[in-house]
Amino acid sequence: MSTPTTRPATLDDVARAAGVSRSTASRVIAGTGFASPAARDRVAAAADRLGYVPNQAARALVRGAGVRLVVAVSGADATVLDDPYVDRVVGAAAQVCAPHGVGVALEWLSLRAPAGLRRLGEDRSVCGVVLVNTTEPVLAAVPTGLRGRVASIGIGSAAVPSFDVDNAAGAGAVLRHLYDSGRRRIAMVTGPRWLSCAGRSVTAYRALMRAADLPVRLVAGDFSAARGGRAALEAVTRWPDTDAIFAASDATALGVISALRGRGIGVPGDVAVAGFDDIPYAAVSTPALTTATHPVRRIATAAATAVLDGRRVPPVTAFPSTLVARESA
Amino acid sequence: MSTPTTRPATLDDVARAAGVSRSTASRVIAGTGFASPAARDRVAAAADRLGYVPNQAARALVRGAGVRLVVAVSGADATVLDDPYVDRVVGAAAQVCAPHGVGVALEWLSLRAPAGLRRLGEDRSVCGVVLVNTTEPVLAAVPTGLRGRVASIGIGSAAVPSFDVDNAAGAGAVLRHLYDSGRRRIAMVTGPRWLSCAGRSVTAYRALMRAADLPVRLVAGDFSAARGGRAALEAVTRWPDTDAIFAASDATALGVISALRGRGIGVPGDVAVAGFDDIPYAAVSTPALTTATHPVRRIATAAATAVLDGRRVPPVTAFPSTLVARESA
DNA sequence: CGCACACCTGAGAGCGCTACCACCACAAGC
DNA sequence: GCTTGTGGTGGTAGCGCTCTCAGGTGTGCG
Repeated sequence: MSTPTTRPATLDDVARAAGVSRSTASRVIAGTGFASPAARDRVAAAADRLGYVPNQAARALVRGAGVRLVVAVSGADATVLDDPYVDRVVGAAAQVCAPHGVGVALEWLSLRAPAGLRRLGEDRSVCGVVLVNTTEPVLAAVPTGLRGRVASIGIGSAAVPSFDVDNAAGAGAVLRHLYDSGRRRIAMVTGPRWLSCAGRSVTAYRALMRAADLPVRLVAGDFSAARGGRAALEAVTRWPDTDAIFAASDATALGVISALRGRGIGVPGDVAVAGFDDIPYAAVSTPALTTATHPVRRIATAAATAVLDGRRVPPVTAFPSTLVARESA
Repeated sequence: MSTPTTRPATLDDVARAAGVSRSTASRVIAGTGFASPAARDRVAAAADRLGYVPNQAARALVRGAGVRLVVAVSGADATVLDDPYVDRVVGAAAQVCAPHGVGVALEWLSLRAPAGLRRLGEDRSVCGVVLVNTTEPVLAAVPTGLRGRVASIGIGSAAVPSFDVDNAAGAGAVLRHLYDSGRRRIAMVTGPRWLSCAGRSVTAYRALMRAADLPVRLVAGDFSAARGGRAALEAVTRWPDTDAIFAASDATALGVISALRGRGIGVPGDVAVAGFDDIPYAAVSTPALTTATHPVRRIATAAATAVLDGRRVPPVTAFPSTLVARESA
């Protein structure tokens, strides 16, 4: 028993079966140009009967379109690719791309980057690039060949539309909540220093603290739980009267809570803790985490859609972020 | 200022620049067949100088290879695609595929499935399929055209190699830990009933309970935190003397803890809770979650690699799972 | 009746690449 | 001398599709 494996039908097969030319079949399948209702029906029926599926590779080749959308993540080393945040971006992008016959690839972009980006620009099978964790040097290195086919999640530039949550609004909502519940010695565990978009919530924190004539207490984090825990201990050691900690991410906040607990500090009794992201586990942590929403999926979907469309789309740098008040603050 | 946008170099450009024929250039770039060292050098230099990147679409077309790996997730509806677990699989797959010039697409497979799978088999631009959350009916519907290009994360079949964590070992390790710490009324919150691979840990639970002459107390969950919480309350209501709950996933366990706390039940004081997965947040939950590891990334990497290789690879249905004893049990 | 102007169709070129085959030069063997 | 390699090379046929362009076949109008 060999494998006759009736090879998948091609457009020619469909055309032959429908009794029309390849051109007509193509027009019907692609939905471009004219075709009589009769021809349309016959082709559709034949395609259905033969289980015809267009070959995206061939289509892309002739249209010069590209079959891959690359999610390019900047970072010190390739381990950034294992991040749950990156996974979510890739998942959302893959979902957006699937109906277009486009696949998603995940690549690491060295922080200095230029070479990697240039290669992506030269690669005709790449239909677009979504930048994650971008920095200014990376943005500056975006080749002109990528114009209109690139979007950034985080900071952007004149040539690169960016999509991001309204960091200032989210941070503001959380900090106001902290203030309203009587907290006055509010420390912040930041995101990684080299990441500009993470700086936006820091800026908002600074501004609000100054406006309220409150002390600015910054400790450096990197969005991770482990680092967040260490940063929290650093904060309460340096400023023992700290009564609230605002973490730049929920993972950080969870690490903060865990570390404070280890030190015998009650949350929210002694120190209130709030995060930023509203990850699924925030609702079921102990205590349930107060945070601000960060619609990662929607942002990634918008970015991928923008890249796929190819048209110049307006960036959206302020996806709304709303306070989710729970127990931890 | 128009857009001269010197179009990306093609193999012809490289060949011309190197003073060889397209065939020779192709041989050097693809690394197949003969080529003199001199020619090799000249072509490599020219390719480098021109920033040449092979067009995967063209390559795939002529080789009949496919440019997309599809992660197909079964479930009641398309919302399963938003799951963090799926995101991790897609992220890992995208990382594996990137060097091969292959992109990852994410699709939902209705639980009855056949049509969707047949289409994937007919699609020449699909190089392979990774099944997630597979059920027997879906497995049975895998078309012969997909033979050797499909792998499953979870259950498998004669035609579909499967990759999964050693559910029995993980569950066993957790349950033994519970037993060793004196727990005897151990309830289990299961995964979704329709998912066979989730049944494996249930089977292990049943066997161990029977062997130790302990009562079997099962409540249905679906891996989610919310449902886990409800299931936990159901369990302690039906069996008030329950002193431990084994949840089929960490998300479930977190939901369980949260719900018990809401009911004033102490963890681990009154009821010990253990999960399965060892997600990043397990280490920083309160109390820190006792669980068994589930190397999702490694499993997904193996599955994607198997599909990409195309060769008949031995399935690995028992990725080791080890106990991570923390505070919750 | 003839001409314009729809609408529709098929032939054919070619996207960038690989793979097959024919070819060349040269060395070794009957 | 002729065959038989052997390592290197170029010509060229497509992979499956889209798209332009040159034709058709009708209808409406002067």
